[in-house]
Amino acid sequence: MYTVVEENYLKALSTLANTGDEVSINDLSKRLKIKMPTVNSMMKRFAEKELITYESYKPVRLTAKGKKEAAMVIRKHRLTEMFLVEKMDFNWEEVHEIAEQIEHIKSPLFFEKMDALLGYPKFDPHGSPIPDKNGNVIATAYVPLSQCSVQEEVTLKAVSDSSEAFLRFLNGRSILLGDQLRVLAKEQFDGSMQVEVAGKSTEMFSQLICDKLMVQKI
Amino acid sequence: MYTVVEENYLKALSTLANTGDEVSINDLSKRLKIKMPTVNSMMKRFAEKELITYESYKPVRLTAKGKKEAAMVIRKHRLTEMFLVEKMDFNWEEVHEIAEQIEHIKSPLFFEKMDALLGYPKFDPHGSPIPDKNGNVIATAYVPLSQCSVQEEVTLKAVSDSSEAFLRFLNGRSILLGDQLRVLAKEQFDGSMQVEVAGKSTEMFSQLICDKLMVQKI
DNA sequence: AGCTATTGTTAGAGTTGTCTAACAATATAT
DNA sequence: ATATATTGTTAGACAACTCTAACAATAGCT
Ligand SMILES: [Mn+2]
Ligand SMILES: [Mn+2]
Ligand SMILES: [Mn+2]
Ligand SMILES: [Mn+2]
Repeated sequence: MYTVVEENYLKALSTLANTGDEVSINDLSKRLKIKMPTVNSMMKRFAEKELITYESYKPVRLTAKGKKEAAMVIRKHRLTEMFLVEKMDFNWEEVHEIAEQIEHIKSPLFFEKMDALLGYPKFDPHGSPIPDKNGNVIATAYVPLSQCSVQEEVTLKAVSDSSEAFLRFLNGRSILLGDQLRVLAKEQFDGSMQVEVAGKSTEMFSQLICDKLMVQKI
Repeated sequence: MYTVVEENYLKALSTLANTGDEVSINDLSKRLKIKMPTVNSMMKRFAEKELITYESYKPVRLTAKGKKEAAMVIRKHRLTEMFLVEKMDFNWEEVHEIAEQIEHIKSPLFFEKMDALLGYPKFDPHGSPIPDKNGNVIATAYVPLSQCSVQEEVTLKAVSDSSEAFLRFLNGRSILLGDQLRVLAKEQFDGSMQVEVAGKSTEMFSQLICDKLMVQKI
């Protein structure tokens, strides 16, 4: 059984490992908002527990065991978010912070019940895939909208930022997962885009926004 | 905001204060399964925070503030138990341990949603009253079955032990809250009782059991 | 290649919450 | 009333997790 703190480190490691497997102490430190020396000593303890491989002055790397444990925490987080939205009438912008806490509840039965009541969902309310009980995740081929070219038509499938602030921004423009997006124009200078949303409205998005909108080409 | 540990101490203090207001360090220590010196130093910190009044070598006493804070934790615990039973298909013997964890979730909205979805329940699945948002609790006049005399007819209103083991004992005999109980005989030597349950079966209960069955005289 | 900025490490300290061992005060029993 | 048992306190230690200050290694830049 892992502590709350360990579980949060595991989750951060897994998220940051997405491209390339390697995670620098510095990135971890920034993501967790915990100072580097603290992260460094925790990584040594993680190496002891065989959750990562660690060599001085090199980025760390989750072991198979570490990946599995991280997936289990992510599974609990995403199941919780889905439960809060589907069964407790929460809005998608309200659930991340609560799930951040409930993901640490020690009760396999509790999460099994959630899973069953939800009908074994495959995605959370932000479009991220929910790992199965073995830690396997459905592969998705989403790319950020910022990587799309002019005139491309895509479907909004997920958001890579579940913060209340960002989701309120989308709510304010009635933008939902599943919406069809068409890139009308792209400003080379700052990466901002003019986008037609669901055939209805037209929006200007800064690059920061476009990086957070994960889409699938049609 | 209080820590998980502080909240657990508060809850234990409140439970033990039920008769007489005073709580000994020793009783707290036993209830929490934490050694006396640890409890002692925590009580000094509680006194600093004005949650209790503390004088050397005397039992401690919750302040008004301490009582209020304890009631809020108890409220969250009992709402959670009710939610688990009513909305997540748990049995009454499965919920206490999970509620012991969820009661510490930091999100007023989460518990408000629970309360609303449940229709503002007044009692938890074990018959204990749920404090309201101001910390007020419905007064109940339940007594343990062990205090009843022969031929008395009473209604089972609550259990004072929510452990899985005890509730399984009741499940095995199909005993439910609301059942009518009639005392057929009482053994002076060991305090055991012969009881007719809901006009159907007849059971022998040891004093240990009779102490845990909280009843209301008809 | 050599300077500089960034990243990583070591050392030392603080807080929270736990323990054991030893001692002190209070309560209980003869 | 005195001895004994119980309860409470002090002292000192330890694990987990955090920090700052100082230093070392690596990477990036002329
Ligand atoms: Mn989330
Ligand atoms: Mn978390
Ligand atoms: Mn309970
Ligand atoms: Mn608890």
